[in-house]
Amino acid sequence: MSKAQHPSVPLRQRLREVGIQPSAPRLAIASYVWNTTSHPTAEEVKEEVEKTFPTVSLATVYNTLRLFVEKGLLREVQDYHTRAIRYDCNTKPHFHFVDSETGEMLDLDPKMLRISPEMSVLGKEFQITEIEVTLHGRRLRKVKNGHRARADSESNEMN
Amino acid sequence: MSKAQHPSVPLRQRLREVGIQPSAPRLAIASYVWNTTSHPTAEEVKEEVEKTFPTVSLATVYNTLRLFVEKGLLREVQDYHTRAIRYDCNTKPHFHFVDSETGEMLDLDPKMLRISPEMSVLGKEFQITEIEVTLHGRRLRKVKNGHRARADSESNEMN
DNA sequence: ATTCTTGCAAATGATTTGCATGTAA
DNA sequence: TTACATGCAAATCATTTGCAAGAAT
Repeated sequence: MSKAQHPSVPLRQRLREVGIQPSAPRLAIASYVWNTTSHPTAEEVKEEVEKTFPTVSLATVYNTLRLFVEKGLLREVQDYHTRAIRYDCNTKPHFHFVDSETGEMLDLDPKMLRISPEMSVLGKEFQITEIEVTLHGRRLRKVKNGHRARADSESNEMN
Repeated sequence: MSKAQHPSVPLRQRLREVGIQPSAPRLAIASYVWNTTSHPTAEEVKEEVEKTFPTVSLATVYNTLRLFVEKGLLREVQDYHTRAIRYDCNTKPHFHFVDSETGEMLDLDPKMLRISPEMSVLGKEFQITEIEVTLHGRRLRKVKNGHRARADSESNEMN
């Protein structure tokens, strides 16, 4: 499982840069969110942060995540199945793939999809500020020849 | 935008075809939903249906709409801003445009967007069953007052 | 008579808010 | 000391469910 992108760039500084006081609970939340590719829900963030910070409240987690979103550090994504908000630390343009079986959400490299709005038509009628794309389906698990297939989807290959 | 596909095919029959008893409240709901392009929420459906059917309850509206979705007559779309479910009578493949100012959701002809998954890569890893695309932005050329299409074209018999 | 349908109210699940208290600048 | 941060409980919002009563078959 790939770890922190910037162990060198302190979270403290990233928060300060956008005017957020780097309190201990906030750092704990930030640290988890920026080190996972799993698009966690607030509930999931709480469960994880609780391990090192047992007193953290769900309200604080929600409020903190919302604050991060407002400051542009995080993005919200709707979980279509549970109707919950998921938080995405990847703020670069990208698309999503949702596994219909597990509900898992993966990032897709934008190069995997070529989207060309027919600007001759669309551009006259609409000014587009964001393109949101989610593919749904099943992840095919390749079985290397001769190896027993473990269905344990533990590896996030993206990032 | 295109209206109900089959003004000639009575709603009664469409419901019966999928095994739904065409009761009066259900016909009223169906009649509204299939004659608007506004992607209404359950609350909006209720407000409209109430006009001709004052006793209808919100629960029945929700349950009926869910039933229609289960039978494949309707599609659910998430309203990103209000977090509510919107109902889309257009079951053919298409994309959506959401006006950031008004929150209005419009159907986009699939021809307005060219999407080409890089199947050489994607197809090995993912089996895609659905492509969900929503563009966000502003509508430049406003058409007439596009609040709600008249839902009264219920020439389809009721009662 | 048995099986659906409906409306109401209560339950649920996700998220937000009010408030009293604690902490930091 | 004045402003923020936190936890708790209560409030909200959208949606679902339990149930009793009525209608359809």
